[in-house]
Amino acid sequence: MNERYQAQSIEDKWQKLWADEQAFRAIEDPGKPKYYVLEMFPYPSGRIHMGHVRNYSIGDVVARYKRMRGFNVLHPMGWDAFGLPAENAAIERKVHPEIWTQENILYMKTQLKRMGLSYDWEREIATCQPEYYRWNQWIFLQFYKKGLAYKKSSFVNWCPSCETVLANEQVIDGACWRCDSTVVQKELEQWFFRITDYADELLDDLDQLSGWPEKVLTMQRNWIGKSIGAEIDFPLVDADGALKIFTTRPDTIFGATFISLAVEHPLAMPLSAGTAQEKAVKLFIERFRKISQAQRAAAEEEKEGVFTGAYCRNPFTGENIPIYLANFVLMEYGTGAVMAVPAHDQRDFEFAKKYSLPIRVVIHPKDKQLSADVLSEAYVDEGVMRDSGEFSGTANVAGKEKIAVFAEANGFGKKAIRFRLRDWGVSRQRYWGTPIPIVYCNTCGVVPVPEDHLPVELPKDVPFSGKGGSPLQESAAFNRVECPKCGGAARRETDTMDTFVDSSWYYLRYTSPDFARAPVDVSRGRYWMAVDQYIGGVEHAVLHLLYARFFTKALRDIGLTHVDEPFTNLLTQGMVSKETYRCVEHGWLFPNELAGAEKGGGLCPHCGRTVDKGRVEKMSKSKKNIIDPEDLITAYGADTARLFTLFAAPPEKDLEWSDQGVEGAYRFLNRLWRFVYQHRALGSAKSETTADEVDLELRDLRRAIHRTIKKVSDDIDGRFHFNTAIAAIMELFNSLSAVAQDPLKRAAATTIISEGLDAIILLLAPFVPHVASELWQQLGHHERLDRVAWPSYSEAALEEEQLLIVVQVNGKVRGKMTVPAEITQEQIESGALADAKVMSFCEGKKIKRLVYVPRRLINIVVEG
RNA sequence: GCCCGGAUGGUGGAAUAGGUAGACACAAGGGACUUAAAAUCCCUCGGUGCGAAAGCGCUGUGCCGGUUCGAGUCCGGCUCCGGGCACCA
Repeated sequence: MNERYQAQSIEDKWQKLWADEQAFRAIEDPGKPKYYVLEMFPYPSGRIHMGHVRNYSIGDVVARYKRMRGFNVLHPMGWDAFGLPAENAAIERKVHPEIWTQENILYMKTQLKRMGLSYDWEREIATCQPEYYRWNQWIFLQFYKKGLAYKKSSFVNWCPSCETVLANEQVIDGACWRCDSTVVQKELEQWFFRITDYADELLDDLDQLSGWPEKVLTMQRNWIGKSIGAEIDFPLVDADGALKIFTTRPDTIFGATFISLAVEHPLAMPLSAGTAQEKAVKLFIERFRKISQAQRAAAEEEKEGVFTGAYCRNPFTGENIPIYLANFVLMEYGTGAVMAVPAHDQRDFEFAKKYSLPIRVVIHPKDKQLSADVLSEAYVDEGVMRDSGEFSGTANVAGKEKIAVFAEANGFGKKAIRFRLRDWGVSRQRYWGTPIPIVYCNTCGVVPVPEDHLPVELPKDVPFSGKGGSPLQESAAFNRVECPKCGGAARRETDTMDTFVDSSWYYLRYTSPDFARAPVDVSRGRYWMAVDQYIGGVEHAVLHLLYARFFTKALRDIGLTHVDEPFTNLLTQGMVSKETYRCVEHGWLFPNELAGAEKGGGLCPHCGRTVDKGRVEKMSKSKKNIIDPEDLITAYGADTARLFTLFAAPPEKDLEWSDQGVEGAYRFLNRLWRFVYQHRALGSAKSETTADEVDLELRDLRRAIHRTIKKVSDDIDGRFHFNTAIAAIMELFNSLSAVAQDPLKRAAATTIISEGLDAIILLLAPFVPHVASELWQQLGHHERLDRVAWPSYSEAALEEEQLLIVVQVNGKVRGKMTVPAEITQEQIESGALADAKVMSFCEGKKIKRLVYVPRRLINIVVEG
């Protein structure tokens, strides 16, 4: 054994051994309980970053722990390999996206292997391989057959920089989720997945996801956005037909004094045709139609509208009310037409004030009568219906139902439920994605590619000009095709699928990655699914996690899986952040080594002014506050990198980078190494018999060992408090060192030191597997550490011989007593009352009572 | 505006069930070893007062109030910070 801890050679040794022995291969075994732990797979961008290190370290602790606990663990890794960066690299650097991606995968794989992560690499998948994406196409065809995939023309979110369509979930504050460019509206023919068919189930099943963070559940609930209300027809005056509106407040219908339409509403122009308003309406539509709704909202524009010149009839009051266009009404939600009740909706209130439209109060608070003349804002709380015909006097909450029922009975409306969730647009006008398996025939129209023609492979010889539009359009060989139905001339769909399709079912593929007849081998899927623990960033709370839930349900309905939900437990880890360094004068940011700033005060290389610590922000290239994990591993080893990221903060919190923290983790491993080096011969030694008080201390140490085993087990299992688990191990190590350092005690303690050392190394195994494996071997154990069972503790060994009882007077600590464990309450009470110091606080006061908390504390309650 | 989180030493963070606040680590200060430095080891370390010292008192978990023998933890009312949604009728 080397006296010095040499991470590099130890890590090389064990990584090679694990690989040679296929130590982490997962094989279905019905006789063993399974555990499926999964981290969100990475996009192969080129190099791993600290976020990956954190994500995969957390997952690996769980995987290794569960293995030691006797579970048959599935812990796979793969690549979310389609996507825009590859295509941009092709444009900028003239390298084919496939080559670029393959090279990145190769490099990142060696990086991940250097971290010693216990993956079953036999199950590795890359979504850009035809063996994978053919199943995207196959699933698309099944969806198409069931009507879950359909094509329609609509206004879609268009990112002018990425030159592609975006799903609603991919638009953040009116900007592209990838490049932050402002998203515009564009009318296009697009393929959609009918996720809204599952809206109810996606919402309801959130209740069964007790292993998910409340925050993510709330975000999904809000995103799905279920509203219960009614649809009511308002008959048109001077024209046939009616305007269908949706409202969640049917109880206010007697207060509806006008109607607001979205500028995109199909009746907007026809209604004004021939009226004096025709021209004004046309101008209004032209003005607002260009601006996306996101922009309109972001600008917080004033409510604006224009009268159409037309009227419709309120079916409840019978009066004719004007129809307006309004810039704030959304075409995509409800029916694009809103009954406006200014007294009870703030937007309608502002609109009515601006255009001097009547305001009629029909809901009054229980104890007060409102008047429209003095109303300064809409009254939106509960109350009683007034001036509402036969419904007057009804509580408005009950009135909602009654109005809807009445409308339904009289044939001009019905109860209705609306969702905010829209169908998922999956067409992308880019090359590096899954080709949509559809052919357009001049005679047969839209023809799905037959299943036995799959995969529709991406052509390799396409130009990457960066001009925009799908490069697939440029490939004649790909484009021109015989119609599978009639054999006539046809062309292929040149759009590719959103890459979120790839990641919506990859966890199923891992269960049977080699299966050639379907996306998933149902029987193997039955063994492994669902994912017991899923780990990843919270940024996917509504994107990937919603799509994956939808896919699981849709695939269940075509018989591919038995589960309703893919991920039983979800851990959303925090981001890794670090302070930035900036020039005091200009605010330029510098990497710390350039700024010389970690020493506290470098100089700006450009202007010579001081470089100061800036804000703590998420590690990113643009903030120049990146730590490259590879440098870290080279300098300290993977175990130190893992230990630091796991120890510095609980997994769900943000982790602030600290160079000294890394040093601290490294020092701990060095101390441990030296300790084992000094005590490695202990394995065979036997303790001498000793004096009683030393014995007592050694029994305390043994108790500490068992307590630590219990604590670390509890902290890892379900709680994921890795930081406190590690702290507990450090504490035990400190106690062990203290005893071992005392020459008097050491001779007597050899057995217990060796027992404690074994426990420490077993407990550390999931966190720092290389150094733990090596030390385990050096201590003379022959079985490989990753094959050894997790240590158990005995309840008997936890039992205290002595208790420390805290004595309080009126809730303040005034003394402590060490007493034998079998002591009675009476003895504790009399002991406490006999204590001189305690009594000095009770002097001259009447003792009202004694509160005894068994084995912990006694509180003497005195007067005054 | 609405909905979720959160606020504890110089710093990251502990306190799982209402029961010794500050575990573990980092930083800082002091000491040992060394010709010296690095490394290592030991000690101190919320604030404040008294004391030569051992020690002891008071106070302290964003703010105000409440419940309780006892509150970082529970309840009511705020402030600030982070995140999500946002003209959804």
